[in-house]
Amino acid sequence: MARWQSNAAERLVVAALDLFAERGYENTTVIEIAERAGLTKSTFFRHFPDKREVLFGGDTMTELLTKGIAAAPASATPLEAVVHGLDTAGREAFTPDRREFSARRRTVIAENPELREREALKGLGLTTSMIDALRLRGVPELTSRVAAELGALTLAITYERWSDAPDGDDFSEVARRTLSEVQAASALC
Amino acid sequence: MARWQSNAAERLVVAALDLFAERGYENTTVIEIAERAGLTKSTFFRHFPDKREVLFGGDTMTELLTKGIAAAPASATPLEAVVHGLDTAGREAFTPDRREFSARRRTVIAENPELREREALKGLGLTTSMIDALRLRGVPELTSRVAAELGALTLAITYERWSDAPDGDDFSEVARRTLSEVQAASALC
DNA sequence: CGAGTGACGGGACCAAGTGCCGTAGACTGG
DNA sequence: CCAGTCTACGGCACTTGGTCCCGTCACTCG
Repeated sequence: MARWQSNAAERLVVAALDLFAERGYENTTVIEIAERAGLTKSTFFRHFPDKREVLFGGDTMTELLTKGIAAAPASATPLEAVVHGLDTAGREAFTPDRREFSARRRTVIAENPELREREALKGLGLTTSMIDALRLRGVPELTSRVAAELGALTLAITYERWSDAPDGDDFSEVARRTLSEVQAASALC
Repeated sequence: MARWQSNAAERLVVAALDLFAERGYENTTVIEIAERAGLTKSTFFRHFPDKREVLFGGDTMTELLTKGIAAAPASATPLEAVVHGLDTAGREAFTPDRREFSARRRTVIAENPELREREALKGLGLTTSMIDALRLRGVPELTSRVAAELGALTLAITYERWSDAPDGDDFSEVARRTLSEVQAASALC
C-alpha cells in the first residue's frame, strides 16, 4: 500500500464540509481542516489555491456545459442548445449519489458571505463560458449574453430544486421543466 | 479648521485607485494606500471592512434602484419598472463628472480576479434587491427573477457603454437603448 | 473650565497564503 | 539488487489582510 492514502483532496473536501457545517466557515481554520484529514496546512494549499476553493473544486462543469452546447443540433435555438448543455452536465456531474453532498454544500455556502462571493464568481465564469459556446454556434453577441444569463438562472434554480428534493427526479428532467418555466416567465416581462 | 481634513474615505479611494492603476491591486499594500492618503492602516479599516471594498463603497445604488422600481407607475410591466429604476439611479449616481473615475475603476477591476469576485457579489446583491422590489409590486416570483436578471444584464452593459464613451449620452439614455436591445434579443432565444 | 466625544495613531495578535527546503516511500533502469 | 529520480508530503519562516484594544488630541457643550 502507498505511504499516502492518495485520497488527499477528497479527504480534505469532506473534512472541510463537516467542519463548516459544525462550527461555521469562519470559525474553522485551514490547519483544523488539514488535521482532520490527517494532513497539514502545506498539503491543503498544494491541493487548493485558497480556503474557499475546497468547496468549488469540480471545475469540469464548465467543460461539460460547453461540450453540450457545441454538440446540440445546428437547428437548435440558443436556449435549446443551453438545455442540451445542462442535460449533458446533469448526466455527468449531478448523479443521485452526489445529491446529499450538494445539499449540505449549498446550506454551508448560503450561510457565509465569503463563500457566496466565490459562488458568484463561479457563476460568472459559467456564464461567460456559455456565451463563448453560443457565439461559436454563430449566435450574435447580445443574443448570446441574454441566452447565457437565462441559462445561468435556469441552472441555479435547477440546482436548488434538485438538491432540495428528498427523492426527486434526476437533474436533466428538473432542468427541462425549469427552463420552460423561465421561458414562459420571460415572455411576461 | 479641523485637525483632520475630514475627506478620509474619499482620499483613501483615490489613493487606492491610483496605486492599483500604477502597480496593480495585488502589488499594493493597505499600508501603502493609507500612507498615500496621509493616514494609517487602522483608519483604512475603520472606513472600509476590507481592502476590496474601497472600490465598492457607494452602496446607494441598491436604494436608488429599489426606490425607482417602487416609484414606477402601477401599470408598468416588470421591465418598464426596472428601466424606471435604472433611470433614477442614473440621475443620482452616474453623473458625467464621475464617468472618468468609473472608467479607470472598471479597468482596474477587470484586471484582478479578487476584484471581479467582489463585483460579482455586488451584482448578486443588486439582483436580489430588484427581485424584492418587483415582488413588492405584485410580480410573481419567477417573473421577478427573470426580469431582475435581465435588468442586471442591462445595467452591466449600460455601465460598460457609458463609462467607455469618450463624450457620450447620459446614463439614462444609454440604459433605455440597451434595455430595448436586450428585450429584442430575448425574443430570439 | 472640565468632562465627554469622535476621528485617528499605534501596536499586539491571529489566520490566510507563499516559498523554500528536507524527507521518505515509490518507481525506473541497469 | 542497487542507485538515482520522482512525488507527495511535512515543517518552517515570512508577508499581508484583518481584528482588537488602548492611547491621544482637538473640539464641543454645559
